Amino acid sequence: MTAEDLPLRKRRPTIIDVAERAGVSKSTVARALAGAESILDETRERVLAAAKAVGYERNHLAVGMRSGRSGMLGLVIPDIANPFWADVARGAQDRAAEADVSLLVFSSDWDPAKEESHLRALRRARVDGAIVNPVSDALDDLDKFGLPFVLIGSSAERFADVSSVGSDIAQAVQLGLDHLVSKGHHAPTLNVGPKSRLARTRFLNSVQRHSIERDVDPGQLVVEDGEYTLEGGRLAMLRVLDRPRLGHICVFAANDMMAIGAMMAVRERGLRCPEDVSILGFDGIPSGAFTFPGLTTIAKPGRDIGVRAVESLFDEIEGRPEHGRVYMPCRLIDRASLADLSREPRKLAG
Amino acid sequence: MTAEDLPLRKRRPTIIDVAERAGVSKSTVARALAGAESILDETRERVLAAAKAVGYERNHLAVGMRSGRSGMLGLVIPDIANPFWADVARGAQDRAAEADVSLLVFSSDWDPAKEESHLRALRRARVDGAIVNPVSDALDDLDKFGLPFVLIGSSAERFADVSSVGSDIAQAVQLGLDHLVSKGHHAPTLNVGPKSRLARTRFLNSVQRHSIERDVDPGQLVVEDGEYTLEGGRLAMLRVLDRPRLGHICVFAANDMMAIGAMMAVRERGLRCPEDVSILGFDGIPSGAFTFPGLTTIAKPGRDIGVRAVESLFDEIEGRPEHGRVYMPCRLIDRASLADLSREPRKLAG
DNA sequence: TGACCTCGTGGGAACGTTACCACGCATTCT
DNA sequence: AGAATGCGTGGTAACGTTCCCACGAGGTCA
Repeated sequence: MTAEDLPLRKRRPTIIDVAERAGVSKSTVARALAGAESILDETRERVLAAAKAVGYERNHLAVGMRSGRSGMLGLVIPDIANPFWADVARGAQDRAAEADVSLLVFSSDWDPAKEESHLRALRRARVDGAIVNPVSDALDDLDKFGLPFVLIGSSAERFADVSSVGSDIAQAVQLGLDHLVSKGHHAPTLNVGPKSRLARTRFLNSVQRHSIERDVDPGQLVVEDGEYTLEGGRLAMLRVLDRPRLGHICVFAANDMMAIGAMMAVRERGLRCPEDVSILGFDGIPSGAFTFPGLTTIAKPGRDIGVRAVESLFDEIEGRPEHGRVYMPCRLIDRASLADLSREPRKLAG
Repeated sequence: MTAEDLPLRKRRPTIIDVAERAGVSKSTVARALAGAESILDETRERVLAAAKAVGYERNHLAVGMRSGRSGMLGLVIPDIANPFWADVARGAQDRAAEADVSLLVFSSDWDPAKEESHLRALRRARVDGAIVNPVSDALDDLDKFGLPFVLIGSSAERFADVSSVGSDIAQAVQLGLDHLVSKGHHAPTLNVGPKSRLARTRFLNSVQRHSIERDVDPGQLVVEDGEYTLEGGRLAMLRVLDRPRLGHICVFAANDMMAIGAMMAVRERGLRCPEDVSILGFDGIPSGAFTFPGLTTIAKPGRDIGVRAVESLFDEIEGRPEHGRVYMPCRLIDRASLADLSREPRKLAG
C-alpha cells in the first residue's frame, strides 16, 4: 500500500500512462478525453476507464502551453475586504467555476501602483482575460494590457468603447424615490459625494429626471456634498441639521457609509431616527442590518455584476465584443430607518 | 504604429526572440534571466537590454511545465464575503505577491461539496500547495489531496500532525478578561457557541484557566449557550436577562455577531448598553463600529494569519515541515459597549 | 474491379522553458 | 610542455499536451 501510494505522490500520471494502460496511442487518449467525435464508443470507454484507474488529471499547465489558453481569468478589485466587492468576486468565481476556469482575484487596495503590479502578475500568469475596476481614471495601463478585458464599476462608464458592467443607478434611484413617496416623503435632501466624482453626477441626474417625470420641481431638491465615508456622511448630516427647517427631515444618502454616518449625527444632536429624520442608504452593505434602527437601503447587485462580467469577458475572449455597457438592476432592502408619513400626517407639508 | 502593435498582440515574444536580438543562445538568455552566476556581466546586461527592448515577459505556464512548479498557491476559505476571511485572503495575497507567486482564492460558502470541487480545481491548476480552512471536520479529502498544505482556523487544531495557523484564543481571552477587570467587571456571563464546537471548549478552558490564575472561583462563572449567529446571540441574551439577577450585567460573547445580537436583545427589553449591561465581543468585524453603542471587542489578526499561513506553506513546499500550530496574537478594540464600574461603584458587588 | 471517400487510429512536431552535457578557451599545476 | 581545472557558452533533450498529417481498413460509386 505504501508502494502504491508513493509513485502517486511522486509523479502524477500523464496521458501516456493512460494510453499504455488502455492499449492505445496518446492521440486517441487525447481525443477520448476531449469528448471528440470520430472515435469508437468502445475505445472511448476503455480510455476513460483507464484514466480513472490510474487517477489521471489533466495538466492545465501543459494544455495552456500548447493551446495558448491558460484556462484562467483575472479579477482586480479595489478592496477585497469590502463586502460589496467580495460579493462581486464570489459571483465571478462561481460563474467561472461553471465554465471550468480558475479565477485569480487581486485587491489593489485603492493603490494605482499595486493595481499595475497586479495587472503585470496577471499577464505573467498568462490569464486569458481580466475584469478590472480601475482605481485611477487613467486607462493607460489597461491600453497596454494587451489582453481581452472588461471593466466594472461606475468609473468604467466614461470609456464608451470598452465593455463594462455596472449597477443601474437610474433604476436604483427610481426605486428609492418611489419608495420614499410611498412613505410620504416627496423631496428628500440628497447627501451626495464630492463634486469631482462621476457617480455624483449620475446620481443627481437620475434624481432630477425622476423628479421631472413626477412633476416635482427639481429646484426644491436640496443637495449636500460630502466625502464617501462615514465621517463624510456625519459631517454632511450635521450641516443639514444646522439649516433652519421645520418638520420631518428625509435624507437620501449616496452610499450606506454616509447613511450610517448621518445616523450618528442625528443621535449626536439628540434627535431620533426615524421619528425625527428618515434616512435612505444606497449600497446594501451588511452592516446596515446592525445599525439602530436598521438601515433601509438600495442594494447593488454585486454578485450579478460579477457573474455578468465573466460572461462579457467570455464574449470578449471569443471575439464577439459587444463593446457596450451592461446595467444590472438594484433592489430595495426595507428595514427601519424610514418614517411612514403617509398614514399619520402629523407634520404639516411645506 | 499599427504595424508595430499588431505583432505584439499576436505573438508574445519568447526567450528565443531575446536570444536573437542579443546575439546569444537561448541557454544564455535563460541563465541571464535567472540571475545565475557564471555569466559575463557584459553578456547579462546585453541580454537584459534585449529582453526589455522586445518586451519579453516570462511565460509562467512553460516554466511551470518544465520545472514542475506552477508558481501558484491555493486558498480555500469558507466565506469570502465575511470581512475576517477577506482579511485573511488579503494577507495571504500580499505575502504571496512578495514572493512573486499567484494566489487562487476560493470560497466554499460552507458547502463541503463546493470545497471538494475547489480542491480539485486547485489540483488541476497545478498549484504548488494550498491553504485550507476545512468546512467539514473530516480530513478525508485533504488526505488524498496529495499536495503540500497548511490548515487555518480553529477547526484545524485537532489535527496535531499537520501545520496550521490560527488565532491565539488563550491570549485573546486573557486580554479581554484583563480589560474587563480593569473596568470593574470580575465575573462576566459567557455567551458561547453550541456544545458541539471545538472553539467553545477552547474559549471556556481559557477563561477557566485565567480565572484560577486570578483567584476567581470558576464555579461562579455563568455560561449561556447559543448559535454563532446574530439570532443565536439575541436568544442567548434574552435568556440571560430572564434570570433573576441584581445589578449591572456583563457579557463576554464568543463572537461579534452574537454580541450584536445581544445588544439588540438588551434594547428589546428596554434596557441600555452600556448603562445597564456591558457587552464584550470577539472577532473584530467592521460592523461593530457602526452599532450603537460601538462594540468593544477583541480583533482576530486575520491579515497576519494569512501572511503566516503562506510562510508556513512555503516551508512545507520546500520540505522543511514544522508540523505544528502557530498562534497569532489578537488585539483589543476599545469602543463604547463597556461601562466603567471601577470609578463610580454605584452598584453593590455581590 | 479500381478509384475514391470516410472513419478510426497512430506518429510525429510544436508550444516555451529549464536541465544537462559538451565544447572551446584561458589559466594553473606537475 | 602536457595535463588538469575553471569559466562562459551553445546544443539538445525533456516536460505533457494538442494539432496536423498519414495510414490502413472498409465502404461506395462508376
